[in-house]
Amino acid sequence: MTETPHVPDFDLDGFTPYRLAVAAQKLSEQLAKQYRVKFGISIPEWRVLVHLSRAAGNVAVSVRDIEARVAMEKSKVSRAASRLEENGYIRKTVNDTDRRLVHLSLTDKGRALMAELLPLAIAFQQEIAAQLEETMSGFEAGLDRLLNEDE
Amino acid sequence: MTETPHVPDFDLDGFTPYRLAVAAQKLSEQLAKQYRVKFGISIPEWRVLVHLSRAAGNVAVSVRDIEARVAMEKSKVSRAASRLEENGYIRKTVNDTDRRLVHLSLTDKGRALMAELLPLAIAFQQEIAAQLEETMSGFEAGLDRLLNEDE
DNA sequence: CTATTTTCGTTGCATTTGCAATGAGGTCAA
DNA sequence: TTGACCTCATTGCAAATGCAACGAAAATAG
Repeated sequence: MTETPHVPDFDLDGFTPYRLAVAAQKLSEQLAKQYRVKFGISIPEWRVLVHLSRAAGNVAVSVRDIEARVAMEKSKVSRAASRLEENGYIRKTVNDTDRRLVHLSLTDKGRALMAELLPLAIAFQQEIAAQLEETMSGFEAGLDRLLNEDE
Repeated sequence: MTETPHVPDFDLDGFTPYRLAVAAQKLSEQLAKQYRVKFGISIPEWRVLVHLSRAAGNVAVSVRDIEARVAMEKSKVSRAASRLEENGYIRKTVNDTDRRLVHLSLTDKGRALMAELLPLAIAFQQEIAAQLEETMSGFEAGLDRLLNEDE
């Protein structure tokens, strides 16, 4: 005879991975929509651009660097970079020292785009920060721990 | 002449939507991998199952209910439900009162699955809670605000 | 100097996703 | 009752994704 198995009580709303996923999705969507409609830029593309604009000038940035730094699979980075190149926002050149590496850098058009994009992100972040205000410190500390935890 | 546009400084690591996305991805992956290898269940499927096991017995649950409650597009819910039905974990019946609605419910096999799955999730949550410990209250409060904010 | 192994980036392929369109069922007003 | 509108779930399709495989280049071993 088959016993009815005992299914434990479980509260999805109290489940942190779920909560995080929903919160992240919600926040990203709001901003991503702005990028998409105003500039035709996707989230992966946005991440590549941001990283490039930070590393501006001095350091040579490869696909691999971005993969490591920005938490995206290399194929995702690669394809995002290709789209960005097609649209003239970045340049891909072969690294002379190590010819396996692709050196990514912003074009003037790319820099001009970032000059428009970043203020949106900054304003958005300020909104969030204001909303989270007093809880922010605990909140950010919590995220820090999650991110720095070694696997 | 083209001026070099002024690109504002921007710190990706301090950008909350990005931080959230990375944290969420990291947490989900760990658990999702367990579901996948042990039971062949994806995240959308898992969410449907969890919701069904909570609403057990009493209430009739439709695709639309889950869509609203679990932050997934209805097509995603629909397909997850179809896969679950194929594998015998849930049942889909037409609601007699309103024949547009599909009534979803766990089968015995589904309940048995949940009896195995949920303890994993509960243990996982306890681990996370332990790690976050003292920062948890501020952290959860922050998430609460994000989730309850009206668009 | 060759042979093996590793690293880097791209691509092929199967799967998943989001969105819009569809069709079937329900609601409401005239 | 009929017709216009709304709601629910599924599906078609194009695009995005993850993973494995690949070729080219570099590092390492012998």
